[in-house]
Parts: sequence; C-alpha cells; structure tokens
Amino acid sequence: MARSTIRKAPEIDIDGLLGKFETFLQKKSLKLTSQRRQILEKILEMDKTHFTADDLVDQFRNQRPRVSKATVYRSLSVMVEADILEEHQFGDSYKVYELSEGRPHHDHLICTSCGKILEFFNADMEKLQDKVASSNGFHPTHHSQKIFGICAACWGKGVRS
Amino acid sequence: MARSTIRKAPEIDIDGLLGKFETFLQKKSLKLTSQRRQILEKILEMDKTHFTADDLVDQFRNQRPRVSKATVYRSLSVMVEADILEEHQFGDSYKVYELSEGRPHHDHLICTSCGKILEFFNADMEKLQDKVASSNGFHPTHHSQKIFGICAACWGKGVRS
DNA sequence: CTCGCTGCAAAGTTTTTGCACTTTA
DNA sequence: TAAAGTGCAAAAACTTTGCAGCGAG
Repeated sequence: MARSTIRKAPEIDIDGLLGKFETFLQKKSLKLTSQRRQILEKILEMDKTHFTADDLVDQFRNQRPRVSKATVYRSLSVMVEADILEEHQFGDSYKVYELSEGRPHHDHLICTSCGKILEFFNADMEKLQDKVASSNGFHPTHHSQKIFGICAACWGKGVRS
Repeated sequence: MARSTIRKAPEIDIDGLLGKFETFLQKKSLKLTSQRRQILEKILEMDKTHFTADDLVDQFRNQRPRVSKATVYRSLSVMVEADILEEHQFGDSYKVYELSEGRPHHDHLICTSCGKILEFFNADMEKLQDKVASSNGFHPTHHSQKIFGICAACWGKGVRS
C-alpha cells in the first residue's frame, strides 16, 4: 500500500528564498524593500509550519520602526503570488499561510480538539482527484483537501468530539 | 472504474424538513418561530443548491415585517446544528450553505472562472481518506475536499486560468 | 408566565484602501 | 527621480452581540 507521509519542514535557506523572491519581484517591476525582507525573516524565525497574518503582525509589535499591519497583509499577497507562500482557509474565519518553498504539495489533517495540523501526501489520492475532475469536464488547477478529526493524542485523552 | 456522479437535488419536502427541525428544537428546548419557518421556506423557494447568508437576507429585503439579518445568521447556525444545512467555506470570505437533508455526502468541483460548483461523490476517494486519516492516528469526523479548475464551458471559451 | 427569540444598531474580526510621505531601483 | 511601497487610520465585508421588548410552549 502506498504510504501517506508526514514530513518535517526541511531546514530552510533564507538566501534561496530571497533569491526566488527577488527574481519574481524584478520580473514584475516590484521592489525588495526592507520590510519585505524583515517579514520573510520573521516567517523563518517563527518556525511555525502554519501561521496567520496576525501571528506575523505580533512579531513586529515591540519593534521600531514597526512594520505595519497593512504592509504585512500586502506582503503576504505578494509572497503568495511569488509562490513563496501557500494560503489556506481552514475551518476558521482567518487565512493560514505556510512556506511553499522546497515543500512538495500536500494536504491536511486537522484535529478539531487541539487544532493540531498534520500534513500528508498520497499519490493515489492525487490521481483520483485528477480523474474525478476530468471525468466531469474540469481542467483542475489546484485543490484543497482537509480531513477533520480527533488526533491520536486527544483521542488518548478521551476526547471524542 | 468507479464513476463519479453529479446529482440534481431531489425534490425537497418542506414538511419532512420542518419535522426534523422541530424534533431537534424540542430536544434542545428551542422554539420553532415564524421567522425560522419563513427562512426554511425561502431556502426552498430560492432553489439554489448553494447560497449565502446574504442571499437569504436579500429574500426578506422587500417584505414586512422583515426578518432581520441577525435572525438569518442566528437561524443558519441553528440549522447547521440541526443537520438541516451544511456549511462550507469555499475560497472566499463568506460562508456557503446547502441543504443536507436527503443528500448524501459529496465534495465539490469549483470553476475559478465562472464560479460554477459541481458536486461529486467517489467511493474510492472516501475510502482512501479514511485510510490516510487512520494511518496517521486520526479518527476522522468529516472532511472537505475542493478541486478548483476551469469548467468545460469556460475552457471551451478559451479561458485557461 | 417563563425563557427563548427578535430587531436594531453597535461592535467584532479579519482584510483592504486612500493618502501623504518615503524608499528602491 | 519616477514608480512602487509604507504607515496610519478609516473603511469594507462578513458576522456576532447587547439589550429591551415580543412570543412560543
């Protein structure tokens, strides 16, 4: 049976990311500002596989000159376009981001008790998705698959919902 | 090969729905108010497989006494709890609802060009999802799978993104 | 007659925008 | 130095809530 896998984010190289970002920005006649660089650094420093815009705003709360909320939001959009970040909408009202750099496509298992997010990749599932799309006349561009449930740890503690 | 299917919503029976709703409300010591009844009626009248809270608010715009926005939102929550409606968060910032009554579980294909939503069900996919969850120690409760792409019609018009 | 429900407007959350000023290329 | 970016505060978009009166059981 094809094994589903959980991976740890590989150690990430800021220079590689910056290079990729710069290439994108140049192509679009956009600029690599100090703020954009700082945001990228904070994303790596935080070392969270998934974070929100607000997590990032928090990082700058006690810093001056502070990077503003508006800039954080604007930069996140640019980074998503640059394929530096992936944007997800899990159950909640806010968006969740993760680095896409060096990380193959994957989907998510979300624990509805503790909020833990596990990543998985299953090749059979990917094939099946393409099959479903094309048999309905769709030309798939991307997908989002989330499986909600109770993780092993919570289940062990007796949580059942 | 297991065929994926697209279904039309079956003709829906208001009395059945109301009955189910009442049973739920009684169990929870909640009340079947005229507004809740009207909202359920409008949902059926609209005859949309997927609708938003705002679609529903619109239905009451030219009616008096008007059913308020707050009541619409509050009722949608109750109906989700009662398993009368399913709530989805597709790519956008607002929630999308659909009747769950009499409709087996299914997932969605979403056209990023025209917004069309197709439903599908694929038994192999469901099995695979359970397998992935349990092999990661998860006890799955539900899932959300969305495949984004260009539908046949848009593709025919030359849309490629 | 007691809770739960309603309408309204106000407040909450997350994200976006207008504008004068600053910075990158 | 021109075009793009920034900070700030205000606005937008969607949803929730406080409260005083209303209505279902």
